[in-house]
Amino acid sequence: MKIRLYNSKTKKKELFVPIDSNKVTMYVCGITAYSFPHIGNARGPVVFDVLAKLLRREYELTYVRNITDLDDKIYEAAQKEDVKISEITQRYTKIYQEDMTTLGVEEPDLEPLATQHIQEMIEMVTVLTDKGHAYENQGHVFFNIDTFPDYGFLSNRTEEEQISGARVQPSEIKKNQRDFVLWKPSSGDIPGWDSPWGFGRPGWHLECSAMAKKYLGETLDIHGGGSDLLFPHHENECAQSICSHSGQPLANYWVHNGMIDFDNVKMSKSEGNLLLIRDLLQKVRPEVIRIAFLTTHYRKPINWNDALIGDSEKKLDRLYGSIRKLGQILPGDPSQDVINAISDDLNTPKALSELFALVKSINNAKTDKEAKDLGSVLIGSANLLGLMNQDAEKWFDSDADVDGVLIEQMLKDREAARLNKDFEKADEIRKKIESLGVSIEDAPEGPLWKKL
RNA sequence: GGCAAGGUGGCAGAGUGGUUAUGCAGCGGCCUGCAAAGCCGUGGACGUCGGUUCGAUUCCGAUCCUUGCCUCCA
Repeated sequence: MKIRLYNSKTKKKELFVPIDSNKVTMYVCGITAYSFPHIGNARGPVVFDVLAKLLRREYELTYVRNITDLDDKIYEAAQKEDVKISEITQRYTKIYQEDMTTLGVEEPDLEPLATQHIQEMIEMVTVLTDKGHAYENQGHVFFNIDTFPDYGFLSNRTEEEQISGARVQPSEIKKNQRDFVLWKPSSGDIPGWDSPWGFGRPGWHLECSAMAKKYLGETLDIHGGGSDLLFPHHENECAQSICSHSGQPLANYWVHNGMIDFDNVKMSKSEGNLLLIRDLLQKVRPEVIRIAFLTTHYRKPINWNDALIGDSEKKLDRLYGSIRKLGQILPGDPSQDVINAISDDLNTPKALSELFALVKSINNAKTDKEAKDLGSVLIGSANLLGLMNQDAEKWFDSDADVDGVLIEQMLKDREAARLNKDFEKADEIRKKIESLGVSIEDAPEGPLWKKL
């Protein structure tokens, strides 16, 4: 199986060749645990979940996704509520993990916390200062950009470009205004740790470099994250890691997922248009969110709206509808067409179209056995995308806030009327049932119903 | 201003140098007591202007538009 991935570093789709032909290492930037996760926080995990599933078919994968529990936004949240910092981080980490599970995202192999790797970070800063790549000034330690001529290679920015239009506040204590902070002093209520540069805390980018090295080694096969992290976060990670190592790259393949928009504007805190996963799940089933993500290629923005949700529900209706009358079916080997689509830079829209090709084959099958065999392939293929993990019946019945017993009774009455050819009465009952938000489907085996 | 991505039929969204994407919606038919689901068929597209080519939505150039990023704020 040949996997091709778009590499942000080279801006090209490349054949994926891991360092070790049997093992793959993948590090994905997770969330900062300071508030409820929004759907933008979920897209990356879903995308990399599909990639992980694909890689695990072929390789022994070690997938690390960190949790940032050390950040000024967290301290602000704790102060606001007047609670301990750990209460904030633990609360929102738990909610995040629950939401991811709900969306069918498999747990990564490791989910390390920044606060448990302070020592590793201090060691990395020490190496950088020893090597002359970093300098201390008034309790701060800065990375010295001028010692790393390749700075900007990942995000493709030259020095001039980085300066022009930069929003950075000039600082007296930096040698070069592009230098970024590795360590900064803490005081008052802000947490800190003892270090060679005094009581303080690490800069934002350091944790990923330190934890990636600890768990996966100096050079990763794949480093992932949201496209908004490309600069400066990943650029700075590269600078720190490469300079603290012996010049080895931090990662061979950089994979970035696109953002989520509302009305074509990026969802962000400053826009005030955050859609929380929790709120969305009040009215939309998790699998709908999942397939909505996979409808668009991972590198493109998704414009989130009600039409997308409606379309996604109908897609699942069609997928599950094809196997609904086939009884119990176990997942089989995925279709090669689906594997090929996902292997081509995670072309999930193409993969979905292959799923629908299978649906068509099932609906056209001449025999029950043929249909069941194809259904087995369909489920196995969908599972690779994290879809169709429940019984079809469950999909059509689930969270229908209707009285199932009542519906069944009404259906019996209608069947009786139909047997008597009293179609007027039968239609009357159907109208009643439909007014309850349920549609009927008369199958040879008897009537089926689903929530509208 | 710089860097990057993108502009595809009513909507969403892949892909391709010449042949059906796919899903929803539309239209015609089949099936059905009628529906629903399903099946068969069908219309409709590649921002604009040039160039390369026998032929471009697909390659090249220009242009317009959209979106994202541009450090101690993700």
